[in-house]
Amino acid sequence: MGEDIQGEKPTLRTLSQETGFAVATVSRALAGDPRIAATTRETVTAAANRLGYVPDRAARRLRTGRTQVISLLLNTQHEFLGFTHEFLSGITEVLAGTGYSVTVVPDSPGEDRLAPVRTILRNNLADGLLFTRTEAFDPRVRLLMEADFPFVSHGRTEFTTPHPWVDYDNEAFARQAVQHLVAKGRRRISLVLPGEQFTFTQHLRYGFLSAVREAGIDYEIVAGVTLDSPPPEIASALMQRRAAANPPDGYVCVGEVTALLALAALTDTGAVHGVDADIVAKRASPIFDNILPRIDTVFEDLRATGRAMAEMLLRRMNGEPQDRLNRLFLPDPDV
Amino acid sequence: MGEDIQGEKPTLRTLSQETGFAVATVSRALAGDPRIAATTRETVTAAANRLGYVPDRAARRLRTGRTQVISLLLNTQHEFLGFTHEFLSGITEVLAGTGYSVTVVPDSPGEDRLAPVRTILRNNLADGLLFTRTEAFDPRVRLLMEADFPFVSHGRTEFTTPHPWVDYDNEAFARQAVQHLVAKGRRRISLVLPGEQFTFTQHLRYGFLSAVREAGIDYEIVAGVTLDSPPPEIASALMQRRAAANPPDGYVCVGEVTALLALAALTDTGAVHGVDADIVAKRASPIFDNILPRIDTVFEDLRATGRAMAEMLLRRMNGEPQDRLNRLFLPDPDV
DNA sequence: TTTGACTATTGAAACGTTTGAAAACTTGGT
DNA sequence: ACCAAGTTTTCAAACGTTTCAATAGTCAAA
Repeated sequence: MGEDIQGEKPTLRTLSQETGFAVATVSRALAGDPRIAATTRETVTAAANRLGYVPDRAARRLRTGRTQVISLLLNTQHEFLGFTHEFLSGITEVLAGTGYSVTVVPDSPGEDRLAPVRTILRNNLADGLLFTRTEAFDPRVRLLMEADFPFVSHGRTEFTTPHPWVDYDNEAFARQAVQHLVAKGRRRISLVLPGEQFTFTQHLRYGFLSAVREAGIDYEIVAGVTLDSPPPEIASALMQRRAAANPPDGYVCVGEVTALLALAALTDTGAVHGVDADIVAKRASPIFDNILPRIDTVFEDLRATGRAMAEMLLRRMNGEPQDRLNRLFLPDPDV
Repeated sequence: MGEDIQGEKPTLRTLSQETGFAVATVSRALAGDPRIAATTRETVTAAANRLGYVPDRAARRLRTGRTQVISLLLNTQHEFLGFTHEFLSGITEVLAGTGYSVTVVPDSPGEDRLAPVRTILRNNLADGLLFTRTEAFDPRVRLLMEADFPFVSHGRTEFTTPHPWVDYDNEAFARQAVQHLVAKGRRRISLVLPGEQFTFTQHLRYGFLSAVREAGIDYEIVAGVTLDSPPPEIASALMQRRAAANPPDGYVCVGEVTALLALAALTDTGAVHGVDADIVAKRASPIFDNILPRIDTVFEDLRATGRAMAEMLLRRMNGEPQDRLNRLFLPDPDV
């Protein structure tokens, strides 16, 4: 029967010879073209399964122009601990079995963030794009919308035209964190923000400020450093504030690193966590679960975020209307 | 001149028309074929630059069978904090500009670790493969060697046939960590090992055991849990040992998570780090630098590891002899 | 039977490269 | 002026798909 020739990888021609139908017919049968007779389709798919036929990506890509690739712009500098791992796991989890493969492209915020996007568009390297660390007027979003290229951003923008995004409600997180500290009797709360350019920085600030004002307590947004600053700099900024006359008695931390730094700052100045001050932190890695039992943490599930973004991108590529494609993850309220 | 037609992406045919040479000549000129006259090559490359020609990956792939893709098998379960991020950053850093793109394929140690490799081989999805968490007799290594498919493993195997690998000297790390604790006067040292199947587990054990025996001190390898166990289980195993009559006074930790767990165990049992016990830990993330000033850490540079593996894979794909392609990273001795 | 309207199948071209083999030019020695 | 040997260029096929346009087959109505 010739069905066991091992070395040769089966192509449409193989199936054509095997079944007696023309290559075109075989192709249409496998594609589910309604013009093909049901019996033919069965014969062909049976042969395809028997021989283990799998379409050649290069040939299909050349012919159709579709790459079957989804690109992820990966920040190569600072990360929230576990972010990349969880996020990527979520994405690959969804994309496994869809025929899409995930390629990773470095994205260094210092440099031109548009360059990788331009390359992808110009050289047709992917069918869709995912990225993080979205800015309020992110030039990548603008470019991609102009090109009508499918993408999902992690984080919102302030453009008026809608586009697909997935985000975490950082405003609610900041507000709840403050309220939690206030409930513990804290009266002066400290916050280290990410860089000004990111949209979620504004959300954090707004949630934080409105909650402290509402509670009528003091606050300080640590000056001169951002979450992306080198840890030693953040540490010394925190220490400096602790040495002052009126050190904070509450800390809202957006990542585990800052939480650990704040904890260290407390310890190193003789303050005791839980007594002299409290910390509320957001954590991206589920691993931290039982490590800092003394710190209240809110878990941002980045694996679920990755899954949501990948699913949304698939929907966008299937032509769903853009304005319905977005999702806001709410913070787990059991702080 | 026709050189400014924007919408049309330039192909070899465009260049052919532009320069007056045949498509074949243009192709050869760009490939640096010595048969082509120097003047012709100049004309062609000039035109290519002017028009911003970039070869179509799909067409090249279809014709040559080479994919220009390197696949990374990504463990989707537990990670050493920052591992994935640093490792991937190193890989993409090296591969940027080489024309290779990096695709990420999920690899779940629970499941069949061969399945993704088989798919890649059978469907010709990549030209080379990188993976981590190598086992002593890793079936993936065996399969890839049989298929003569280029790969670099993170971690060694115990096969006799040589193959390219990059590894960290975990034996030396364990030994040095013990010696460091001994120098501090510690007499009973505890260790949590990774799963038995991984090669580096044996290296850690050997380094640890030989050092404690040489120093003539007590030791305990925590039973019932591995580094991949859920943190709460590790925590309770550590606590159990602290409650015993003769708790350890030194801890060798292979990751930050265990270090934090050990620290928590100390604190929670009223022991003081630096007084009642000391901890030496390996850390993968540079972020931890200034966070645990009280714990001695050894930095394993996974970005450099990723770079080394990518470079080695490129060399392997260029046909360098396999037996020279390996690299052992030594622990920074300044603990 | 012929016509028309379907349904099912097929031939052939095209996507953009690379490459073996042939063709067209240059030389320089006679 | 001619031929052989070398240098440079070109032709044409192939990689495996998809899809347009055309052909063959079927069946009911005229």
